[in-house]
Amino acid sequence: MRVTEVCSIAGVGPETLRFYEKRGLLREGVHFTRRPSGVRQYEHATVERLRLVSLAKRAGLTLSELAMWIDAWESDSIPLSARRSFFAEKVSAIEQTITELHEMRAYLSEKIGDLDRGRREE
Amino acid sequence: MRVTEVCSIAGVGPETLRFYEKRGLLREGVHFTRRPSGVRQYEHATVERLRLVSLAKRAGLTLSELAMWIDAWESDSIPLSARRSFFAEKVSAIEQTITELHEMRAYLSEKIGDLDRGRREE
DNA sequence: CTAAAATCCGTACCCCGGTACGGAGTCAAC
DNA sequence: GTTGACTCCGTACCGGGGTACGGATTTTAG
Repeated sequence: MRVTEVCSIAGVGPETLRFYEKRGLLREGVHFTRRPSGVRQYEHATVERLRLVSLAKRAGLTLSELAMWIDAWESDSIPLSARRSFFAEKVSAIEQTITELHEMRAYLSEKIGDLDRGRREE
Repeated sequence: MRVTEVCSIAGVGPETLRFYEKRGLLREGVHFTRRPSGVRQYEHATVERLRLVSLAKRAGLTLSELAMWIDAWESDSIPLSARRSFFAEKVSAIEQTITELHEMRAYLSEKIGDLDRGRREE
């Protein structure tokens, strides 16, 4: 796939793809190859990876974390147990965030209730 | 309360307090006053506000959103219905984020399951 | 009264996640 | 084979959220 094609499907700009390369999220030879001219050719699977990046970002992971994640995912030198604990750690971080969001929602709901009852505080 | 005191309780640096002033989260005459020398004196309630800021940040609100929020909260010129819809909007944004986090967690859990079953993909 | 700690302010710097610019080279279609 | 779109690359810039520096006052403790 060409750049434009990937961009239109993944909903990102061409600059962003190059930016992700710099950050280690997309790697030459793995997620894309080059024509002799230097033009990038993306693997189909790369689109899926970009979707995951997008999801993970919304879930609050940074690009650096994602880069580490990808390393954990692809490297054979990282032992299974380390990968497991990496994922487990992320899951519990996400659960922590979910808890905080519930707290925030409760706080806001309470404030809305206050408004409804015509109470004015502070 | 003095700066250091607020900082140690709220767990932020003095620079951050001044930064929040610039962003409109802390306002002179509302959340702190000045001694004739210019030194700030914080209200006790300000600590609670900082706690809320911290919570809201973790919940994904930006400082600009928080500044608007505070305006909505304190200004009498904003009609009740507008405040209600502002809060309701935030609540639904938070719920959206929670949904995405659940998705992310499911994805990660699935990957952990794959590891456990010794499957190697990609 | 003096010394040490706290505070003031402006300015500069940092990381993050991109976006924009702009000239040169490449590609696809006619 | 020419034209118009696409892509290359480096560099600069943007907004968000702070942090650090550093000289001048102020405040507090002894």
